[in-house]
Amino acid sequence: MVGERPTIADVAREAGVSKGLVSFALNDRPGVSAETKTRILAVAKDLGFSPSLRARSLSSDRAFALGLVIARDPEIISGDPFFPAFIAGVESALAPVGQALVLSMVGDEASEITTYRQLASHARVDGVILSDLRRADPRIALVQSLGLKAVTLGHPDIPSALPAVSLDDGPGIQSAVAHLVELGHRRIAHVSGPSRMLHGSRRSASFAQALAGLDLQPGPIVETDYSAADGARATRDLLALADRPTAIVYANDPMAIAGLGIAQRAGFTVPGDLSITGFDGSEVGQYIHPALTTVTTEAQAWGRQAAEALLRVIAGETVDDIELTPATLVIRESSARPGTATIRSAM
Amino acid sequence: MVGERPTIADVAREAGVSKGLVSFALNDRPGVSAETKTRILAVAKDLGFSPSLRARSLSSDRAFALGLVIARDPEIISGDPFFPAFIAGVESALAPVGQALVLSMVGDEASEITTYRQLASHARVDGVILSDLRRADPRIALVQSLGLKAVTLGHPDIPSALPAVSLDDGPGIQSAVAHLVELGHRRIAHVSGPSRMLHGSRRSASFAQALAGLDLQPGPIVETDYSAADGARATRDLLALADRPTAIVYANDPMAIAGLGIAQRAGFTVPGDLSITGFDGSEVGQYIHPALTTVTTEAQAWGRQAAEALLRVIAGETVDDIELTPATLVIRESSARPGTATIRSAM
DNA sequence: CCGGGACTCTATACCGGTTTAGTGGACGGG
DNA sequence: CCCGTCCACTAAACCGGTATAGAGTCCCGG
Repeated sequence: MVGERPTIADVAREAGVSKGLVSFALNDRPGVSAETKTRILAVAKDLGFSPSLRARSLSSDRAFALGLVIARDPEIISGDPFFPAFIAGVESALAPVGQALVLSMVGDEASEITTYRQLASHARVDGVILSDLRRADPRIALVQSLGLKAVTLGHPDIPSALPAVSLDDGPGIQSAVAHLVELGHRRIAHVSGPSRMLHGSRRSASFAQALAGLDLQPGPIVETDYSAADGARATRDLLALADRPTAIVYANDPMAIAGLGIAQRAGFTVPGDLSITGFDGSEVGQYIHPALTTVTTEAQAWGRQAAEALLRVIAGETVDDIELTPATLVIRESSARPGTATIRSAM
Repeated sequence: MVGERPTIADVAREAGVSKGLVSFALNDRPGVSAETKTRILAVAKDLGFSPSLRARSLSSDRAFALGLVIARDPEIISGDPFFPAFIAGVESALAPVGQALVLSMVGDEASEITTYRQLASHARVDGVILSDLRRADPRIALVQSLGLKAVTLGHPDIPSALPAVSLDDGPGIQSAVAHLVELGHRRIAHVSGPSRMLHGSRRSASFAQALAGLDLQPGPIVETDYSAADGARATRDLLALADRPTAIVYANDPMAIAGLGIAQRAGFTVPGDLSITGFDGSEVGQYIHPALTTVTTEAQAWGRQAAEALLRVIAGETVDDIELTPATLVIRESSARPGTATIRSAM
């Protein structure tokens, strides 16, 4: 078993100074002679001293941790490459500064609110990252009433005093549509995320806007909960339409992959009979057949930037909104001129 | 802005008692008259008092949090449905008891060690869940030398004093093999996870054992890092063999889906020319074409049980090893009699 | 030679709980 | 009637840091 951890008092005694001075030395504050400071640091190192986070938390009123609450069905998160990459990015910002990430995954919005309240009332974290913004998101007022610092992922649709760290989906969706139109598609549908979620409705809006900008009829938009199951259902519905679309723009990769399966199952070839584009660039999309044309976002960079911005907010700095490199289209095989023979190499 | 949070001293003053007594009343300890206790609780509720986690942490030497360190490339995690479900399970055990999950995602094993050291030296958590056990896993000795409580996911291959919460992969792999053999397959390959990882090598071992048990020649095993990219590479290699396998058992779903794509791309039909089975039951596997035969594990239950076991360890109880319901096979469309016409409905 | 900064350092209060030693009153037994 | 016990409760130490008031020393200018 490990011996007792040394405390600041041990360092002080060993170095022959008061513990206050040790605290000053360790925190690089003025008022300590260079010589004494060197000695204190040497003793601290010698003793293997590392300050107690708990004591520091209590006396300095900080948690040294950030919170992330994910309110989605785990099954939906499972297929989605976004959060793991995002969290890895957050970590890369937190680890170097000794902060930690407190993660909550909750199923419904009621327990989501409870979770934020608990994080705040226990002062478990110094701030939170608000992801998956919704329409008139109540969390924006909530975190402020709870006194939690926060940043939002994307711009809310209501006035917000919180810095937004945003990655514009629009250009990605628009270039997907432009790409399809250029290939000759005219009936293009969109399988969207929930319209309650801002990224869901914004991707829809970008989709509609892209069509309008190209002087095309508005295409059908089927709303889903982002699950593969719902993506499959939406695809079935679209393929059953009298004037079925020749291309479908999906709001995420799992739905696109499910949609591909459904289309193939229904006897359509992709991209011959139907072109498909995904969103968020899952690794597996590259390897399916046909490889998925998709829109990639830099989720990891987003996580890092969001965490860094939140740390600055917590430190009391005023932080401006941050815009990341917009989503970009990656053209692979699932999109082609309508009627093209399938690229399947043999049968 | 919110007013100052009431402290235990406020409650004490308001109730006309000492703060020690309030502490006793709140923690259900003997030595408080029923009447006084009622009054104290009423006052506490009235004031909206909730004890400061920080103060409690400092004085009672507990963090009220568990740690989970995931040491994998985020890109590999992204496709894998395991962790999101597992974490949701952990959450479901923690939320009711006011504990939190501290999550770290690190890229390499060196920073993994550092992360555990930091969690311990900062006393950030009371215990950790060791996932992705490796051969002669150094973390088992590490956490003990750090004084961290822990449970392992699965049984280590070295002596361990830590309770193991296990879900036996074997039956899943074995029934996959049995299923394929029953269909008439004789040349069956396995695309395994890294042999450094115990689940990787155990799935391989179960695979080999299943073949041996059915008096079949050992099939080729190609080792991967669990990524879709590596699964694709392995599939290409296997299909290039002179006596190429007629079925492949993959160690996870993303690799199986990538393998399916590669096979189709190479001109093979699935399951006509090649049968495929996955592992871990991703949602999207149900919707691809052909739907993926896979092995499902109850990742969420695993998370809950692991967290509950760890909480008991932390509480000082002795905890026995726990066995969960073993993995089971889910037969869908990607496995069939060799040579069967593809189930594709039209071309 | 004295007063006033500047600089270093100490002592101590403080954060908000938990825990322990000890106090005062009621009550029962001898 | 006195003493010992038990019970409900208080006071204060304690966890390990941070922050602040103030003490001591040295140096400078007048």
